[in-house]
Amino acid sequence: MDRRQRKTREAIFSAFIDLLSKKDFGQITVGEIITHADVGRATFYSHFETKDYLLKELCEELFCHIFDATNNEQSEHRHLFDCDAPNSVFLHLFQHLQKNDNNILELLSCQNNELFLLYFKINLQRLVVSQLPLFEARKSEILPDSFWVNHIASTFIETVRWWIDNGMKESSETITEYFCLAV
Amino acid sequence: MDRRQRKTREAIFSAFIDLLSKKDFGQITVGEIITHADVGRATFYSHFETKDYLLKELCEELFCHIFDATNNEQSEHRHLFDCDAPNSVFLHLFQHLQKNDNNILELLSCQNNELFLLYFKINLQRLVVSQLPLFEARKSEILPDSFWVNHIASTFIETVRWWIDNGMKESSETITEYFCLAV
DNA sequence: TCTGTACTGAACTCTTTGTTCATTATTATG
DNA sequence: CATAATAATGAACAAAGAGTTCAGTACAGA
Repeated sequence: MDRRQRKTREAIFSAFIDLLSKKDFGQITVGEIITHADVGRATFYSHFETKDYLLKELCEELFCHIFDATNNEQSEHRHLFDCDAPNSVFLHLFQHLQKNDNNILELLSCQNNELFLLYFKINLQRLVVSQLPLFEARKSEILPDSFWVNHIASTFIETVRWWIDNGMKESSETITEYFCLAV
Repeated sequence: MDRRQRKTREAIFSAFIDLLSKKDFGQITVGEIITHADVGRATFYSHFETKDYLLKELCEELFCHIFDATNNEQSEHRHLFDCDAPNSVFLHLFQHLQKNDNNILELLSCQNNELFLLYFKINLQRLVVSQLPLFEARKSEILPDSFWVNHIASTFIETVRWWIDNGMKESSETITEYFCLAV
């Protein structure tokens, strides 16, 4: 990829994330993005079809990052999905979020970001599905798989959102405990 | 309230709900609404400040309806929040939703309706809070109240969304069972 | 150095939003 | 029933944003 392309792309992403931390996705205009990124209007549209695609691609970059990390860690251990285990993959995810790489927290807490949450959920569900047998057997027997997977992923997301809304005062260990108890 | 006002208001609501069942909130324009409702542009704006306020007021009407009903039923019984009780208030809510009064299901399942889900959650949380002591003691002791309330309300919403997405094949009793087991 | 390609910026069309206002129709009320 | 108040109309308007076009410029990579 041309260095120019990489630079423009990064400038746009950076400006976009910056704006997302200040206002809702729906209120951000292409005009604002290109002003902040200091690129021409035509340049923006040569990189991204619409504002939605920009969000989509940003999501993909971020999730690729965060979920690849957990996948790599996962291969080193067993039973990472056992909530009670101190090395639970969920603990790793919470820890990763706490570091707030790439301002992912802003994206999770702001309004009008359904698309982002959807991507988050899809990635989470993939993770959950791959390890479903390790979850509590009693519930797994009665609840349909898709319900169960959706519930676990949703609870994770809601836990993170609660954590953020309450100022992230709890340690990642405590949050993992809450999550495991709730689910 | 003037009969003319009531009529236009209803025409706009009706057209809006109709459009919501066909496309996302964000993609609906004021122009479409007034065409469907067959009212003048100026009339729309004399009733609703913006499209968002229209959604807000629609939400309030719908929730006032659905939650008032459960509140009235509630006063006739005790321990309605006991998930295992056959007359659980949640069962009543699921039954009410199954009837799909006012096309509330479309609103719950469509994209870009965060505002609607927010209202739903706020109303649910109020309901949950008022009966919190009736929930499982073990979890209530460890989890902070706000986390616990948020979790129950979120799980309810996610259960409904899963139900809708899967064609609502399950009976309201079965869904109540799933919900109670999950939470 | 040279070729291809990315960026520029300005102008342009189109869509949508939200406002204004004089005119018309309908209502509630005395 | 008559009337004063008020709601609806529709057409025109300004402003803002989306997305496109294109000739000209700058830069990367070979």
